[in-house]
Amino acid sequence: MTRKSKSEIGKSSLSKSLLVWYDRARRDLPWRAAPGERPDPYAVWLSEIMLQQTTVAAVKAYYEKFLALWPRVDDLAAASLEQVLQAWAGLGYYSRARNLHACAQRVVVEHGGVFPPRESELRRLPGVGPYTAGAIAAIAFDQPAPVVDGNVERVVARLLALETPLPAAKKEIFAFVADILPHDRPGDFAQAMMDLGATVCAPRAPGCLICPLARFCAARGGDPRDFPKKPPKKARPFRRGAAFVLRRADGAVLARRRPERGLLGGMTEFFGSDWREGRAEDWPEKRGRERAPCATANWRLAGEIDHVFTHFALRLAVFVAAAPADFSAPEGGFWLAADDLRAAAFPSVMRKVEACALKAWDLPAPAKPA
DNA sequence: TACCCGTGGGA
DNA sequence: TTCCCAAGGGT
Repeated sequence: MTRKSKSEIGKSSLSKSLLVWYDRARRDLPWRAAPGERPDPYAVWLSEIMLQQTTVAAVKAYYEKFLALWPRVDDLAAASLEQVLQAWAGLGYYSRARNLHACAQRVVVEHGGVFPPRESELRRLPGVGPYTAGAIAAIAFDQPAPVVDGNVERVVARLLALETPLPAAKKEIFAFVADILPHDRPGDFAQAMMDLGATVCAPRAPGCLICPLARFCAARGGDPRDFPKKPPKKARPFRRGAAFVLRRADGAVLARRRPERGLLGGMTEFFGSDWREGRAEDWPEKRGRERAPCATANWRLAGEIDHVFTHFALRLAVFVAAAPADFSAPEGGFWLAADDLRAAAFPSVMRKVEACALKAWDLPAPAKPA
């Protein structure tokens, strides 16, 4: 029998304590297989993409919708990008949807519709970075891959009382996880670390009294909330703009599609001015009516909407008008029929514009999309 | 490395 | 109200 060093015993004990806790306290999630069962790699991949920088609560409904619309990766690959963007609308970070679609097609064409089990191959797929590749390899294929997300970063930073701030500390965190990884249950270990971070080792209110790793934790001597160390955040700039909702007598509204790349890439929007930096008090009248898609319409101000993006805040003046009878959609524009409004690929900011316009016309707000 | 890229909920 | 941030990836 080989002799183990003290630190090896400690690490083994840590992993065991974590898995014992997980077997008792694991979260029941729609994409999670029953204990002892291997989940569908497609389902794991789909959930992991959706969960990137997104809360479990926000993902659940979208996950169920996607799985109902496209039960297998072949189905998703056969769908149009437009359909996928429509289904993704409201979830944010739309490059994920474009990469999701491209990835499904790659899996079908280059891998025969079967997800590759190796982390190195998963990593080459669009939208699959270091975290997601490890997560799929570990959870769907039980490969001993280190899985480091925001939860794990926080848990490990506290366990080690890491003074190195993120993101510089990532290498050290990754090495630690790789070191304590139990090779018999790598999938459960990855999910256990994330569950612990989400439910016990929480950012603001860590539950140290019920934590299965408390006796291993270096941050317990002080305030665990001091970890991980993070760089100061930058101020969020403010931008101003105008949006124009032109409505035909039959209820159709004028819309256009945003460029494939960049902010809200590929999504549907109303016509509008550019969004320029300015003060909240500045009235965008000069960039308002004169930028309208139809000069002869009788535009009136319906109100303003506020929206916050990752790196700037936006206030849009919403102008509405009835389309003149002789007006046809300008280059790049199209009429969105009233019956198609609910399923359109409007991002949340455009849903706010729509709601503002409907209210101005005294029309009922649309029901929540299915 | 630093920046871009959404959204909604909780404290 | 304001701030924080949640299973990150691409460039």
